[in-house]
Amino acid sequence: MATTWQEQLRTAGLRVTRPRLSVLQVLAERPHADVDTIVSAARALHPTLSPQAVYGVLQALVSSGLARRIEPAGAPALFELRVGDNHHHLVCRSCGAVADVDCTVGAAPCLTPSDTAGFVVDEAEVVFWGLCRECRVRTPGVTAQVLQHDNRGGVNA
Amino acid sequence: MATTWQEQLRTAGLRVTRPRLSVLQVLAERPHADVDTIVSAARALHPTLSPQAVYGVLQALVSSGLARRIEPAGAPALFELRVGDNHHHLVCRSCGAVADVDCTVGAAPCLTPSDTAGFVVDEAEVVFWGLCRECRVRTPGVTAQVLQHDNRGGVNA
DNA sequence: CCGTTTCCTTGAATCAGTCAAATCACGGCG
DNA sequence: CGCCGTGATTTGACTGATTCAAGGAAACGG
Repeated sequence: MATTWQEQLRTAGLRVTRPRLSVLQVLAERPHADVDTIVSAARALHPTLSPQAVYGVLQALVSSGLARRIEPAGAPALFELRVGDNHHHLVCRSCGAVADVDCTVGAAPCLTPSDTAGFVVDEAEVVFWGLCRECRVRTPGVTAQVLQHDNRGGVNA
Repeated sequence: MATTWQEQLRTAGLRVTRPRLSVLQVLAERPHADVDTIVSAARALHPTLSPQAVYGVLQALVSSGLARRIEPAGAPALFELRVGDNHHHLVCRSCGAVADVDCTVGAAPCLTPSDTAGFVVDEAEVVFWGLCRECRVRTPGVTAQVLQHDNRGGVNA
């Protein structure tokens, strides 16, 4: 990372504070962390940090483009520092683990819908649902069960 | 609709009750309704209907495959009766309006990620974010503002 | 080093959704 | 046609994630 967190914050017009640096550090170590995780981990760096402070910091980071908020259905929000590089996410239905997926295709046909119903689209968000390797190994029979509760059928496309 | 709601419920192994028929009716008239909307509208058909009953009904419908639950980030869950036909959604950042998008492409390259990080993927969910026609007309300057708060950049693909 | 502005803390409130116990009614059986 | 058992609904309380508001503290320009 050529630029430091300090520089990034200043460039974004934000003051450099201990809570913000702590949160940034945590997010750098753990991409896709939820608020709870961030609070716990950041307290190692700043023991008096309050959850509300973390919410405030995250909102500031997201608003200024330093962080991105993702909200998998049925789970608390997650935050990541990878921004502006067009990537999507794999989410495990069983444990909630999240992995990044680079979008290899420049102009994906499915992502520029023919009929936009009068909408002006500025972003296409893709979430891949499945089971991570650990969960598949741990509970081999889970697939059918899990699928039953969510949308059935194969991969939508 | 060749089959009646009664038949669909019985086929799914569910009892035919007034709350369920009311909710189905409402969903048929208003695709993409949230729980609040469903409760209000369904009370016209069944005045003593409780919110918890609606939650129960919706859970039963989703579990049995008669309805689908969608959860746009930052909004309460929405429900629809279109199931099993691989379609996605357009969501208005301003008013939350939702429209269906048929997925015209059979095998979309972006939807079978090359590197699945060990995940077994069973569904690809796509959400197109933008502004609906009404919101664009109503508040022509909103686009920039709105985008500032969410992920910036052009259409991810 | 001081003042202004922004940020963090503390405490309370909101909202969506869930849990649990008791009542009610669908629909099979006699 | 009416009874019974299972499953559904009602009522009420509760959790968990997130937000709001007021006062105090800290950043940073001068």
